[in-house]
Amino acid sequence: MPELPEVETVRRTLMELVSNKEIKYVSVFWPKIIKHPEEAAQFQDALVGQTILDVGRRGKFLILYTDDYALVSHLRMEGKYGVFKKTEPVDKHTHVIFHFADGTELRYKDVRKFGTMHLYKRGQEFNTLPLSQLGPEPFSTDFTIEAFASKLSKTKRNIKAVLLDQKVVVGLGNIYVDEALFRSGIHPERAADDLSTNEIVRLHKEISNTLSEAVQKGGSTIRSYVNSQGQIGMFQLELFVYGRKGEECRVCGSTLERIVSGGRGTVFCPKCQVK
DNA sequence: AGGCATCCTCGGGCGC
DNA sequence: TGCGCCCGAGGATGCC
Repeated sequence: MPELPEVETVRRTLMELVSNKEIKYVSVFWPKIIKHPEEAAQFQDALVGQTILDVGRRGKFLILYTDDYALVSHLRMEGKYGVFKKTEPVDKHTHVIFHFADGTELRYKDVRKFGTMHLYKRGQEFNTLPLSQLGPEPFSTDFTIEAFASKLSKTKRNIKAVLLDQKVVVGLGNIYVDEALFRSGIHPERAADDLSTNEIVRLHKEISNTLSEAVQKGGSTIRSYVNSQGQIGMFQLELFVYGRKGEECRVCGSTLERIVSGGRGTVFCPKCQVK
């Protein structure tokens, strides 16, 4: 599932494929993907004649900038972008197609249909959901230990649930929360307001480290993730705990355990991450 | 404030 | 062994 490293990899690969392409028209086969404007027809009409100028990212959201609009796109679990010649057969899970003037097209595929698209006038995209409530980017100077510690001190929720909350810090999902907690030696069910200063400092560092190493490896391919050029990631080979229930801890050899925490499947080492 | 249902499909696991 | 059914997987949002 695409988290920050996968979305950043998609952003980079997509940028090369679509920048300066002019949209001739847009096809929408599953209108529920389009969350704003309310009617898919308005979404389609607005984009006619627009040229894609840039591809940005905020947390796990991609932002395709055109002359006048910002298209905010979330891939959720299985959303994928790819550029094809219009003569190539269309996969049955293709829900939106951006047809370009040069005869190529950007296709959005999503087996689960969980992904979302919001179209706003440029400059308005950060004033409203889904971007308006997001916390700091983990690689930005806004993500300070002080601000992070302050947020953790205000809740008794377990740390796993807090790290999944995009208001605290953006970009972490189920894979990288489990990895950052393992690397920090923190049990996922610890209460956020119970962490020591040392633990908070370590966790803050491991969040950045884990995400930046994963970006360098092109993300993690667990089930189906590929970037916009169809390439898989390599960080799945570096994972310590995610998806490794019942296997040996790569540090101490203990058997990794799985629990449900924060409503999510959670794998941890009972020896390296004491409660 | 926080926990839970909702969206959606497929693949894996189970039973016969 | 093979088939068919059921359920779990999960990010963000909105509801209670």
